[in-house]
Amino acid sequence: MAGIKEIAKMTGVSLATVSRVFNDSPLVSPKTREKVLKAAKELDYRPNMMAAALRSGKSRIIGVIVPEVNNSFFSDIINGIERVVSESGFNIIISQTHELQEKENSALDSFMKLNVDGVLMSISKETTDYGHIQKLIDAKIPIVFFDRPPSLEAINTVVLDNYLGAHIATEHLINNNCKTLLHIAGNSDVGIFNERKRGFLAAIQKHETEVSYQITELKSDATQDLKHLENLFKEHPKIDGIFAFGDEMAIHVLNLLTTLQLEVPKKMKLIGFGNAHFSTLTQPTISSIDQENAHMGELSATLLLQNMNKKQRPTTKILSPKLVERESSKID
Amino acid sequence: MAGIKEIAKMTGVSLATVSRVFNDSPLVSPKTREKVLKAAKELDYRPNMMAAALRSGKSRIIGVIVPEVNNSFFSDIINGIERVVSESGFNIIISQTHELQEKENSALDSFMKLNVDGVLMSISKETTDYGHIQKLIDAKIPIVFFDRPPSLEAINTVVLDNYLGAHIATEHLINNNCKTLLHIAGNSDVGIFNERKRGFLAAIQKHETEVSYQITELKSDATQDLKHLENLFKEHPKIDGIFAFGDEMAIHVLNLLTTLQLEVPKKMKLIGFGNAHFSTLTQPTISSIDQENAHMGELSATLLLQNMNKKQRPTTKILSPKLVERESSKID
DNA sequence: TTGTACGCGTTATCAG
DNA sequence: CTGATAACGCGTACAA
Repeated sequence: MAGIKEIAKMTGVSLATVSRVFNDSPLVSPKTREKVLKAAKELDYRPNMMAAALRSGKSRIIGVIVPEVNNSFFSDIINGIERVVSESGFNIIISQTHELQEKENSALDSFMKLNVDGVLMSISKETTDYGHIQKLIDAKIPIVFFDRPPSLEAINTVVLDNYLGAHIATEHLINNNCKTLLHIAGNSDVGIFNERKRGFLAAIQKHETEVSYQITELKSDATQDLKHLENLFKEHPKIDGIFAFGDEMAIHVLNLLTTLQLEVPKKMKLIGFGNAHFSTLTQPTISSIDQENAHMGELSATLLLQNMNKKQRPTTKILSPKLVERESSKID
Repeated sequence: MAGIKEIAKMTGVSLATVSRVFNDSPLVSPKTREKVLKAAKELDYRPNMMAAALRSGKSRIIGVIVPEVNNSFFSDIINGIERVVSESGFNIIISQTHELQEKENSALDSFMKLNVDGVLMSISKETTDYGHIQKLIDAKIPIVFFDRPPSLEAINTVVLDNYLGAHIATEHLINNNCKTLLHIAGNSDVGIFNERKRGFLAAIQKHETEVSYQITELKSDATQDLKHLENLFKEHPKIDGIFAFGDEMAIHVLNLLTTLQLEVPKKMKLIGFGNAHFSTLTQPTISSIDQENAHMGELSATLLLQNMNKKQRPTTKILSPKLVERESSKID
């Protein structure tokens, strides 16, 4: 392993020229360039990014902040991000917040110390204070938010149209002859879950003459939630269509329905949200709303790279979810 | 945001003294230290890790290489790693190989350019050439391999005892009255799958008077594989216990069995490997072998940190898998 | 206990 | 097109 100094010595050219070669400067003759590159191979040259970063102010590192890596939604996104940025020669450094504001603060702090060139982040559920984000913005570090943007002005965001997704899911149930709908809603403190609820309500309203509905928002205690749902199904036997705010919840509901002998999709139709892998592993398979996870990652990364090259005006990209019909919502 | 220079100016002490404060040098009087720390707060001091890294040769970055982030096994491990290293003030940079040797090479190359202080990796299925790893070793960068170590001498590894896990799973089936066992084996090019097969065979041998068995190794084409299994079940109706090499395969088998009206666990008992989250979401829930994913990550990270502090002699840690009994293998 | 001065490996500026 | 040299921000002998 060698640095540019050794190469300069070996080839007899100056440090500056060697540096120019590796920075694709046009100010170097083809034959010197070749000579340098050859020496680089022989000496197994590896640029020291730390030194380059120090001098240039550019680390070629992009910071990524997600709530959890262990969540197929976010890891799909990471895949998308990686695909794009690695093509441009950047490294990504990933931090998890575990939905904690404190972790989010310290992650951003680390990023600044590391001189990251840009940040991609999805804020945690708990985050209410945006001081740490403001610091980043003040430091002129480009940021793109995905999936869960903060409520700030003039920021770059890539989000899914959750409202539309819920609308599609709900209409799908209605189109498939459901008359009494239930929406199992997620924690309403989370923006995207609220959007889904709004989308559900809008679809209901559009078809208000045809259907009736009900909404239940669950707490975090799973076993109690399921008990609650069981009672709800018993009290309201007319319910024949369920839109769950997420796929994992949909699976739990499916299991509950099976236990209660409420056959899916014969007696009860069910649709989730997120198009998680395991939605294809159940029996019946569960219909869902696909959110093109990897695409969201790619788009965010592309937007960030653009901003890193040249300050753009804040952009918001809204992805359109798509219906994925499976067995759980089939008309028989 | 400020550097040590500004702090020196504000407090009237020298750069060296300020530097000493942040490096916890004992050679600073308490009151100077206090003065410096106070100024640091006021000026919102952020050390420039690039500069520190350049100067000290330590980046405080640890490189992590996994085949896929989008795999709950590896993301659990990442969680474990993060927990440990972040406590020691390190950042992790994650690269995925997507099971490609080429990606693995370039990831390690990036790590060297970035001057990572250590590497944690699980080699990809495709990797056969260890030149890139040797380079790392030559550069004296500490490495710990987890889950899938390369066949090299004198390396640090943290692995699961796959042999034992398979043995436990198989004996569990036998103890629960299975007489004719089937092992659905994974690609035998992958070391851990081979270990599982060996464990299965060993358990069979131990009980050879009581049981008969069969092994089928699947190809990569899922639909064809399932067809093959279906035929197998029809030809061998006596099979009453299945040990699948992984949980996802176990789910597919479960679905197939349900379709074939082979009731689980009444007519057929089933156990997987890996204790994936979705094993708890099926009906019936699927028994499995837990491999303490996060713990493996923690252990690997701890071992790496030890090696970074002081060269140790190569260590191999072997984790013991544990049986997780669920409905799919219950005796009725 | 504190300060001075040099160097880490690279890039940028200027002069040639 | 090429070379000499300063500078990036910090750590650390060495001197005081």
